[in-house]
Amino acid sequence: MFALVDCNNFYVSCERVFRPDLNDRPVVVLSNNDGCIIARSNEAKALGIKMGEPAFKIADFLRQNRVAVFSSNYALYGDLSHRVMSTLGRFTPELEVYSIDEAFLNLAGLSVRLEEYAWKIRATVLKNIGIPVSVGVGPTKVLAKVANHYAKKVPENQGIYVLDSPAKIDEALKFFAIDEVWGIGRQYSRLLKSRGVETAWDFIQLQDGWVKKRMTVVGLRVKKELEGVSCLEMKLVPSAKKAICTSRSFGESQTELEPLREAVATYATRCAEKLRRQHSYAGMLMVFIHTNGFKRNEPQYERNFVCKLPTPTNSTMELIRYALFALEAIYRKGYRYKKAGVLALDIVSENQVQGALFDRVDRAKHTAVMKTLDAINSKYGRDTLKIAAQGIGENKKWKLRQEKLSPSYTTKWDDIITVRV
DNA sequence: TCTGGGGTCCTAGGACCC
DNA sequence: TCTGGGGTCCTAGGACCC
Repeated sequence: MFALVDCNNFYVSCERVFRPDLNDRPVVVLSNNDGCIIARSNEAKALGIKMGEPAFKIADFLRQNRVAVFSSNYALYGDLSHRVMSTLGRFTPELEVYSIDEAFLNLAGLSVRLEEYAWKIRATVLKNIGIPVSVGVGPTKVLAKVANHYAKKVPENQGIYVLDSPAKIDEALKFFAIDEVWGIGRQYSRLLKSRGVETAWDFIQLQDGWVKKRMTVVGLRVKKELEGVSCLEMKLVPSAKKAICTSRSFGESQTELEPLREAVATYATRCAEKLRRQHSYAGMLMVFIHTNGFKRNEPQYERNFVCKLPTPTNSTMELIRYALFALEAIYRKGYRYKKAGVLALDIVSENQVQGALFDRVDRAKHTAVMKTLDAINSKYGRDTLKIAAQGIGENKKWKLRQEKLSPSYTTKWDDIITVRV
């Protein structure tokens, strides 16, 4: 049996941990740059606020309904996520951290009463971290997802649901909308509905051959999992990324090259940090810039440039040099740029790097400098030490807009709450 | 004024190898 | 009349997830 533990309205719940006064109020969290609604409390959902809605479009509505609004605070969410995962790890020998707010637990071999155990998991996470979770249990991962849905959406279940008998599974699938199934997205659900498939139960009545032909083996696996045949394995160790991307929309659109250089150098720096964290090198670098596609009346421009690197690297200095070269190759005057990004591609592990015959870079030196740089920044905070190309000084107009940012209660000394005695 | 960011997997088809 | 068999690698495009 597998359990899927999912944090309820995770980002909102994180904000509430240190703001219990918000517990019964509608709360939303915005995407980067304070753009769209990406998390909603139940009260906010009840008001009809939609996922992905641009915040500026409903600014008045939010104010009128006294909705508490927050910018994304990933330092906080990431840290609370780690704490949740480490608590969950105590309940299983096999934990798969599936996303920032979800994990699978393999319950095979545990001699426990499943429902009781699920209750215990939920209560412990709530007590240790203050985050409410839903626990779904089923014989396959996809069925655990289904169970989780019933745990969360049916109030009487109070956050727990166990699919432990064929009759219960059958019943659950008959009322389960096809587009809610894990692995069935917009396209497949449209295809299936055109064939009269409305529920998960309808879906498993189809022929395997048809499903495989139209939805590849991925779709067939989903079908088998719904039928109770487990084919998705637990992934215990996260594998190294094959592509790493750092991209941001700007707080304000930019026309000049200089601020774009600072932004791109900063994104290249983040990519290099991510590469070093997973002990790998990039063999290729891509830089892209584009204008604001929503502005129909403004001239549009969008381009990217790919550099093949002579030798794979994760040196910030080297990546910045290539990134700026790429930027200058695609930058054109006369446009209002809204977004830029840097992608590290062709990623190889550090023990399988192919050197270049005419390499003129002192790699040992770069490695040593990066090690020192990381050590200092890890101790004193990001960008304590940085490359000048990233730009100096605060109040950069290209930086993210984050007007409603909450304190980083758990990761920043200055933000730790004080308790009056 | 204002519209997010970061990933994975699978398949088909073309080019190439012996 | 008839023209082999078996394989790899790469890319673009399409689907999905949070």
